[in-house]
Amino acid sequence: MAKYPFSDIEAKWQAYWDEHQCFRTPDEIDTSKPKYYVLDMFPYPSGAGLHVGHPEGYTATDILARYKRMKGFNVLHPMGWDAFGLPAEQYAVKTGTHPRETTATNINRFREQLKAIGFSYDWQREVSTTDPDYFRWTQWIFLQLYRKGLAYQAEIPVNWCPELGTVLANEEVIDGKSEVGGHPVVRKPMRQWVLKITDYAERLLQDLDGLDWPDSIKEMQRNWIGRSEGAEVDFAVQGHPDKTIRVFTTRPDTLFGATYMVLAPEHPLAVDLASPEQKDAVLAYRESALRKSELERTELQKKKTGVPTGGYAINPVNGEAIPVWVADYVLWGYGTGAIMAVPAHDDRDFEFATQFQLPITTVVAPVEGSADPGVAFIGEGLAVNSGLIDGLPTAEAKQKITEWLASQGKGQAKVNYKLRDWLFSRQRYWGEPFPIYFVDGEARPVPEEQLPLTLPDVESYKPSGTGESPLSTVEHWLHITDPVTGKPAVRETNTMPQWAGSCWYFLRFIDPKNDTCLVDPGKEKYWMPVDLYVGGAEHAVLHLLYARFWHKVLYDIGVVSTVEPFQRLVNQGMILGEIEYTLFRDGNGHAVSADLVDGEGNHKQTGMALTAEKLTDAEVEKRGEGFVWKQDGAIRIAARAHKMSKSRGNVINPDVVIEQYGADSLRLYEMFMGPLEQVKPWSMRGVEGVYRFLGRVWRMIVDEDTEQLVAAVVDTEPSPEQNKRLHQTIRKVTEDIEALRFNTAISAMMEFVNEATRWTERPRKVLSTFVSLLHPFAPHIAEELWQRLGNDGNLSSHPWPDYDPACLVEAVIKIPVQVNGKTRGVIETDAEAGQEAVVEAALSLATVQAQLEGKTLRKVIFIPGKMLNLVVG
RNA sequence: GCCCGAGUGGUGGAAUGGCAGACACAACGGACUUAAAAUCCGUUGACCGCAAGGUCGUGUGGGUUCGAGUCCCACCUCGGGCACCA
Repeated sequence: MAKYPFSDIEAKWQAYWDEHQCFRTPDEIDTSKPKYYVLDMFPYPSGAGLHVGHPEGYTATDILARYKRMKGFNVLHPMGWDAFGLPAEQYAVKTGTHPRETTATNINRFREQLKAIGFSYDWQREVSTTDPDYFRWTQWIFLQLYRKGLAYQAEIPVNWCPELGTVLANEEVIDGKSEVGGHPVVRKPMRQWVLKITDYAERLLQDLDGLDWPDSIKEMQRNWIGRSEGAEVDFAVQGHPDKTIRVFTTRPDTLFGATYMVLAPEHPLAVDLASPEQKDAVLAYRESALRKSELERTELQKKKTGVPTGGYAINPVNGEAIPVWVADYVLWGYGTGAIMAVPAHDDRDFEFATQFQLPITTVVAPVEGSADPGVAFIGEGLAVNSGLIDGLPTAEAKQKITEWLASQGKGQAKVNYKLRDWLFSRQRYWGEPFPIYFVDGEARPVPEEQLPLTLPDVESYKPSGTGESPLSTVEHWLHITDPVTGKPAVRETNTMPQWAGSCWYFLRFIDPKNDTCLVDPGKEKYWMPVDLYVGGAEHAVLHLLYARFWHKVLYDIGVVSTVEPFQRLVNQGMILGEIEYTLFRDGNGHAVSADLVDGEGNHKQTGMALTAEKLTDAEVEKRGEGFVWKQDGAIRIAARAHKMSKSRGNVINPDVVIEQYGADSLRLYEMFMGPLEQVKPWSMRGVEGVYRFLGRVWRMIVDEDTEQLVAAVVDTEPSPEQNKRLHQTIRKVTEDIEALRFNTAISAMMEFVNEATRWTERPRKVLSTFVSLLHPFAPHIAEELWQRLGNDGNLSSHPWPDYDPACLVEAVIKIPVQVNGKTRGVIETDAEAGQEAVVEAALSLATVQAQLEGKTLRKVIFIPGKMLNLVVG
């Protein structure tokens, strides 16, 4: 028996699409047609190849791309590589292989794998961030940032990782260890390039409102930007008439409750202010605070530390002298690096004041009731003990005191952001070189016409050890002559972070071969913004924020026409491994119930390490909320799907799935698992389910013995029932694709097939239309069946079917009859029937009559065509 | 601690405030087969009942409504993000 021959079909159509360039988006197009730019977050081509998480988003976008093409849109659906980055460099350090070679190998593998899934990318637009023709423009954008004063150098303490020999961004440090490799990280001052993203904080915040993005992502970005309104207040310093301490506060209304002040350890006034007897203590404290690694800071969060400077500041509203402390709970990087402490109304100040026995003065009272004296009252209320603002509610009190401060020249309203400038350099080899050189220590831009500035080959990829990148050891590359002055010059040896190339790649896809500008303005105007951008939620903040920042800069200099790059964003949910049932055993082999096991796999009571044993679903049974072991019902079994990881051994390789079930099954299963945005566990049995469905589709049309069309395929006109089922399916699939509800679209097609396979006569027209609906999801089998059904041309360029509402109307419908809101029966009635007729029919039902026994009909709720509810009592 | 999101059969999930559990998996029964696989047909939320039918049922407790998985309030659990940002 010739079963649905997926591997032949898939190879055949992939070759066909390639040969005929079916998915090519030409440079010159009919721009009177609507456009659809559907984009995936391009991958980092790792050595491990594709995992099943990649094709999830890619299948979703491919369905949209194929659907929109059939709908008559010009579609831009490109793919490329975010190929700079640490893994290839670490591999180079280990093996001496040039990262360029590793990257090329990995890219080829990825491209092959993606092609094997049948994605309809326009491969002629492929770009790689590592290609000099690409990063030429990354460097060009950097020069524009530099010219606008948005790129500057600063000597700042950074996360220095001795093990990796490089500096890490905050987001690459997790619990004081490097995200990659888990090596310890310490703070070390270094000269860095920094991008002034903070200049764009307000616009990055404001423009979120107009975007069709998940609320959670917008909220995360808002929190990251962290706008807060308040006031800056200047405190005079006792005994130092030339100095003031400026603080930022969001609660200027609590100024009368400031009982001490705190400076960040880095604050220059900390030492200036220190009294002779405190100076040594302050210096020692600063030293230890600066040396603390991120890890220590995190660990020490539990207990606040600090020392008094011995100096005093004057509260501008009441002239009181209050002590000034140094403590590392105040951050140098936010606001002014100094605060006024109001322990009565701030949790952190309260904790500190309690610990060091500093006075606590209440200046805000709750509007109703009284505040708990054991904690800080941080809510809004009415000002008390507060002079000119006494009795005012918080909002008014803030305003009035701020105005008063301004009139006295002692403060003003101020907005602050949590967002920090973007540390933009890395001490690595495998990244874009900065188009910058130094003459007499002065930074100079490399002339634009000399771009790209390419990476030299190096002897060794090992970090130089000093913290500088391997580039600092390449003498012939490093030393140049300044073309302007003729003086000797040295190149910048830092390289750009991986984020750089991904900040603008969506623009290059529009015009990938242009060598006079990064994107042709006409093409940009037509294609931008990206209509749908799909990718993982792990990029919720950084990539999306950085890309938005660059885009706004490019907008400001007239390179792009939209203020935002990504109009609609969808995050696909992570795919977890198969659900695992785990039985725990102690050292003696005795089973331990899962509720006695902690997160690390140790016994909660004895702390003993336990061994985990995987069980099959036949060995467990559901009891109450969880699962128990069939052999011993007292033993609870942990039932959970885990994140796929090499160490856990639960990684699913898409190649294996394609080999066993075919690319169409892989695509279909990825979409059938559940809603796109949701986290969901993989199940090989689920793959088999959709594979069987495709087999049924095949056998609905093709005879497995003869390889010819089955006899039931006829050229008769479809019956009204057949038309109804078909047009219901068209409507459902169309609406579901538009709404990205691919799982229910597939269900609808399954329902169609379940019914159609029972038809002894299957009109060719109906089957052809069905196959065109299936096409975006399972393109190979669809193209093959389309052809076998005798249709001309490739299905990819065939128009999407419209449904005919006339086929959907029903003469007789079923209406549920409820009594007091509970369904007691169903009546069949004319679709147009009025209330009277329906009630009459309902009352004739025996089940309804039984419910009405001895009761009075009080009310009738009738929704025409929907339902009937009889209210009785 | 704070901010999001989610809790529905044995499992993944479906339901514009209107018949809860579509579709699929698993399980069970049957057909085909020497047998198995594949395929096809059927049953499948729990409980009571020979049946007709009934009772209960969407994390928990309240509320709004003729009617709540869906809306409101409080709580519990899980997942994600942030975390001394003044």
